[in-house]
Amino acid sequence: MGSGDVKQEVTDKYSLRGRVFQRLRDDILSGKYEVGEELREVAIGEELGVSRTPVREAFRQLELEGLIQIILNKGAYVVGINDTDVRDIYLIRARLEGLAARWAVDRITDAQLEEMEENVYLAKFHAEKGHLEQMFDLDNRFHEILYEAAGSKMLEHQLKDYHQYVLRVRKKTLNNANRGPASNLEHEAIVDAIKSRNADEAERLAHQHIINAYENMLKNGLIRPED
Amino acid sequence: MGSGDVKQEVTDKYSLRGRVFQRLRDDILSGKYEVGEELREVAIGEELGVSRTPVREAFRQLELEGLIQIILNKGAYVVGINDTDVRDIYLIRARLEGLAARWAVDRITDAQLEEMEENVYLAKFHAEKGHLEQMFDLDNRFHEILYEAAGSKMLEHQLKDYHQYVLRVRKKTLNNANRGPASNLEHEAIVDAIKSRNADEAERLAHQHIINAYENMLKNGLIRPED
DNA sequence: TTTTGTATTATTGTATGCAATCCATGGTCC
DNA sequence: GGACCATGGATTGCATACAATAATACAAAA
Repeated sequence: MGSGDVKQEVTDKYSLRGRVFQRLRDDILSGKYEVGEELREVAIGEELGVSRTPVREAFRQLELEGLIQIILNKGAYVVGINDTDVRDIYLIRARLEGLAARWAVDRITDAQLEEMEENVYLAKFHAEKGHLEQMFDLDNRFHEILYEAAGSKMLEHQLKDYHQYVLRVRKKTLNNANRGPASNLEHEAIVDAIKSRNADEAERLAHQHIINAYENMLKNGLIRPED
Repeated sequence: MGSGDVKQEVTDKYSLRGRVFQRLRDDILSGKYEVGEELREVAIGEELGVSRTPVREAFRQLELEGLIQIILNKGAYVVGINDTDVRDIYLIRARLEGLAARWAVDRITDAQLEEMEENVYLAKFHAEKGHLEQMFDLDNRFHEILYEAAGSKMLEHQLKDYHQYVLRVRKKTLNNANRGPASNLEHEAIVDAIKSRNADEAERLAHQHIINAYENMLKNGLIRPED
């Protein structure tokens, strides 16, 4: 939020609470827990070898993220994320990602632009070699740079959240089909649009890029169409 | 998130933690604490008459909302919300609000549509009478209905958050100037577009509605232009 | 059989205690 | 005088203890 502030992940990895939070988040997103399942503080604590305190604090955060619902004096229940949510996220992300690209046109730093170009170059290389893990990481990073380049803590925060949400689904996307190379080309076009300061084009391309990713998932049956 | 789930405020008002959370959130948004100020668990606890535990849990939530930054073993620092953030929120909200209106066209229930029409009618009444408080509440409710009518927990959650953020700024907006009646007219147009199932128009109007609200704030000097 | 009241248990909400960490102060050595 | 290190106090991170609430089981009454 505050615009010119420190770069620091909101949830640190080195506190017990941070570890519990990330672990539970992963477990919920990966489907380890059934939707509607009740999470008990002691049980989770024992499983992770910590007391109730960090578990409770993690619960409060997960609640705020919408991953669990806490009912006073009753319990914490997994809300999860279904295909409808995934679709919604992609459609929301598409618009916000477009906005990010638009803002990046004016605000991107030279260093960020350079990293983007390197990213595209490397991604092309790894795509040829078939290095899926690297492609996945580079894709993640590409979008992160874009979010940062948009120069808005609010937007960055938001987009990173959504990005996280669909991480698991996305992993499948890149592995399956040959979305990788197509995605790379789109990245390249986005960078070009930003570099040539064409805001409309940047927004349009970034928007379409997310839509394409989603439709690719549909096409490969990774997600049910919905509606 | 899970799409068909219970209507329940994420943060309950009746636990100590809930009260601490809302209180701190209000205090931060209203500017009681300086940006960068350190919040100490014991001090806050004493002020509100509670122990560190609920304060800590509230801190974790505020951190996730981006209102404070917690540095491990060090402290919690107010991040706050500045004019840039407000602008960003309005621009983000404008796009998402448009999306909400678009989705509402297909998904709004008869009851919701009816409540919207009543809302517009009542708002017109109170505008004539100059009842600012009621207008403020009705305006809040109008947007809430729209978010609910969009039929997407993800989007609703998001928009309600942003709505909260700018609440204080918004209060000034309605009081000042004669934005009230203009806003009412725009609401009415949005309802009409939704009722006549014109998605493009609904999105355009809802988008513009937020932009107008923001520009009105600028015009009245409630916010500095920025950039 | 169903329902209702009650006692018991499980679980959460909050407070407190203890260990680890950080920060400021002051002292020592160069 | 300035850089380095030790020490004490303050503050957080986590664990545990206690209180309040809700769920369950079971018995008694209709």
